[in-house]
Amino acid sequence: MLNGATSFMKGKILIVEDEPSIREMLGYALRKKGYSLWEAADVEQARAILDNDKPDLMLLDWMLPGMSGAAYARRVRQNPETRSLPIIMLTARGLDADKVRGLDAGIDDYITKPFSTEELLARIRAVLRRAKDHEIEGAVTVQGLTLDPETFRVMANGRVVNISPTVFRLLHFFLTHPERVHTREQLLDQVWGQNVYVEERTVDVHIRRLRKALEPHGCNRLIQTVRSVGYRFSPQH
Amino acid sequence: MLNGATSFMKGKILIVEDEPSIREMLGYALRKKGYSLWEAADVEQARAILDNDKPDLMLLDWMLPGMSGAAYARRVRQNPETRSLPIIMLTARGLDADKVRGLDAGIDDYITKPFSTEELLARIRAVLRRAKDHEIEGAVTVQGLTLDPETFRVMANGRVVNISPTVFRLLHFFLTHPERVHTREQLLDQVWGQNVYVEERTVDVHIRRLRKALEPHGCNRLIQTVRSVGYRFSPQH
DNA sequence: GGTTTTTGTCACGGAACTGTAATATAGCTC
DNA sequence: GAGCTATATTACAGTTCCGTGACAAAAACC
Repeated sequence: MLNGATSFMKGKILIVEDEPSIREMLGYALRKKGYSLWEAADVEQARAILDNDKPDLMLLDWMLPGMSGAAYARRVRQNPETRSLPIIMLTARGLDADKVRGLDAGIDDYITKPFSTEELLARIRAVLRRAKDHEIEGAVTVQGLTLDPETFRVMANGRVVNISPTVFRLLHFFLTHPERVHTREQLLDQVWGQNVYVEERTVDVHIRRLRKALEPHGCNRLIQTVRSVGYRFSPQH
Repeated sequence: MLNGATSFMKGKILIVEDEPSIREMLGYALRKKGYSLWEAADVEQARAILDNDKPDLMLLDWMLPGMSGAAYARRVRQNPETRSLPIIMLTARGLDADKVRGLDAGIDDYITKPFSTEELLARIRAVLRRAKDHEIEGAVTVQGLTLDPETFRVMANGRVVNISPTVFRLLHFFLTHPERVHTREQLLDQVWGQNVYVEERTVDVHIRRLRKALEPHGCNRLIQTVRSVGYRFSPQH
């Protein structure tokens, strides 16, 4: 269904590029612009990420060790799960004939290296804007607790709950992944983002902040501690 | 004002393309889908048509004899009469540097030749849908705050509120899209226009101006800040 | 042509948020 | 209950984010 993006972030972008320096450069520029990033050095890693996550856009290098980017694009298109994931291909110069085949594989746009950051950003905006028209994202409600990504509001039994951005994302993740224990590491990956280095104990503190915010409304026991494992969100006891 | 479409037709599309075969092909496909068409082979003809008619969308070839499509797009944007006419640019491959300038000219979308009819239709639908949001309609009233696009006036509890054009458009957008959070980027897109390069923080300043204008009438808390995301217009809280 | 209004940008200060460390409490094993 | 481990809670400093006033350029007005 590919609706990873919530309205509180510009979007999740997956970069598949074997050259670390390019990954790093793009990562820096895009993060600065408010996108959250996933990085993969090859098709294997990209696949692993796509199994667990649904980015809003994939930047795919044409040349990759192992399976080529074009071939992978085709494969992504064939999988119903990822069929509608927009793809921007990063190509080198002088690939005109092959380029066409790449485009036929269903990619949404391509950009030729070397490119300016501005140009890439412009295309990312264009592609995301087009993709956005298909996306619908509704509010989630569990046990009188409602979180609406569109209005960026949390309501408990009709009353507004005020929480900070990070706590909001945390609660959103819990609401959309209930009844399952998440380790601190998993929460950091999912809520904070990949390659963001934060102490695991920090999760505890944000859990605390979330509970505190929910406490006045009697919803705080929805967040449960699973000792020596992590945390779980569960409506029942 | 550009609202030529009547309810029994999908919309009027102006094609500006010097190659007759492409014009013909597009004309056939689009007419079949229920659009009505105007065709122009160059900028001269396009201008003549725009003088007498207001299409809902323009398909503009990048390469045209005489004035280029990109230059013409800019001109169309400058003219108040045609400022809000949506433009989809038809580009050829390998126009990397220039493409960006085309995007900057304020076009709504672009498509690279050769393209499938399906793809073009999808983008036409998307652009028309977005354009519809901008269409000026009757007066809007929320919580004693009335905005009338016809007279370009804002009233709060019966008293006139004086605001500048940009602030007016901002308030109009808020009134017609309440509750939902809008990022600064989205506001720039919707209120200032697409691909208009203005600092995001400029939105803050105009929010400030709007609030200041509403303050004497007690309506300023309708504009809410959502930290690290953007702004929201909401009657409650 | 001069005046007024509008508009985009900047800079400063304050408020809110965040990560970490320090300390307190709870849970488990023996 | 002692001792150990894991989590809860608090405090705080660094950072990010936003509100605000000022200002110059541009546009609109007369």
